[in-house]
Amino acid sequence: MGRRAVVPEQVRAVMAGGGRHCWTLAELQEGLGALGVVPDPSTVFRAVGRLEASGVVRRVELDERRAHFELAGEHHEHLVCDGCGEVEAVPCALVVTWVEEVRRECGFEVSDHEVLLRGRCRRCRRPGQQP
Amino acid sequence: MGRRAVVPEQVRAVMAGGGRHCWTLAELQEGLGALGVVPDPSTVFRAVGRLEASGVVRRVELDERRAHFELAGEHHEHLVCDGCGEVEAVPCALVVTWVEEVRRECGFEVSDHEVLLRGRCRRCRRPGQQP
DNA sequence: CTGGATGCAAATGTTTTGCAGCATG
DNA sequence: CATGCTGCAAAACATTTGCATCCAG
Repeated sequence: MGRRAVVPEQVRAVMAGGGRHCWTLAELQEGLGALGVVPDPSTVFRAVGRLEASGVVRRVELDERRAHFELAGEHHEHLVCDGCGEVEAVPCALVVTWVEEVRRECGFEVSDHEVLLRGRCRRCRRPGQQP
Repeated sequence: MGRRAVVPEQVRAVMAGGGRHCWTLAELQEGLGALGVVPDPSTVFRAVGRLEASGVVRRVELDERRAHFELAGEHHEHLVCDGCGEVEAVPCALVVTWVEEVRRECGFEVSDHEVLLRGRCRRCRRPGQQP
C-alpha cells in the first residue's frame, strides 16, 4: 500500500557521502542534483522532516537564517571560521563535564547540547591567505 | 546634522531592563510598546543592526526561525527547556578550558563561543507541573 | 482500489530594502 | 539646508501547507 519513499534515502546518502558536516535544505537539494535527482524543495523538506522524526538526522542551530541538519550519528561541535566561512568539526568530549556541572548547580537536566565556536581556522591564520 | 537616533537607545533600555536573556525583534518591539513607543519593525531591525555594529548587542544563534539578540556585556551560555521553552542562562567559565584545547589540538583560534544546552529545567522536572 | 509520496503553487513569517518625509544640528 | 532617522510599503527569502496526481501493493 502506498508509494515507497525514495527521497529520504537519497538525502541520507548525500549527507553520508559529502565532504560537509551540516547541510541546509538548499545544499541537500544541490547534492541530490549531483546524483541526477531534482526533487521539489518541499519534498526535500518533508524528507528531512521524516529523517529527523526517525532520529536519523539532527537539526543543528548554526545560522539563524536557514536550517542546518547533520546525521545524528555524527554529532560533533562546530568551528565556524570568520575568515573562509568553513565549518570544521571536533568530537564532543569535554562537554560532558560541563553538562554535569550544570545539572549539579542549576538543577537543569541536559539532554542535548550544541557548542559553536567562531574564530579563525588554521589556514586562515596563516598570513598571505586571508580571503 | 541629521536626526538623532532615538530607537537604538530605547532598544538598549528594553534589553537592559527586562527579565529576559535574549530577544527577538518582535519581543523587542513588544518591549518598546510597553514603554509607549511603537516603532516600525524595520526601524527596530535597523536599530538592532546599529547596536550590533557598535558592539553593544550580540547576535545569538538560538532558534533558526528568528534572530535573537542579547546585550554584549551579558554573555552567558543558554539553557533551553524542552518543557516550558524558557531560556535560562549560566555564566560561561568552563568553556575557557575547552577553547584552549581546541586551539592546541585543531589550530583553531577561537574568538567567540556559544553553548546551547537543551533539556528540562528544575521546575519542569518536578512532577505535576509539566506543560 | 487504497495509502502514501511527490510536484506544483500558494500561504506564511520574518528579514531586508527602497523611497519619501521629517526632524535636528 | 543637509544629513540621517523613521515609517510605510514592497521585495526577498526560506519554510510550510493544500491539493491534485501518481505509483506501488
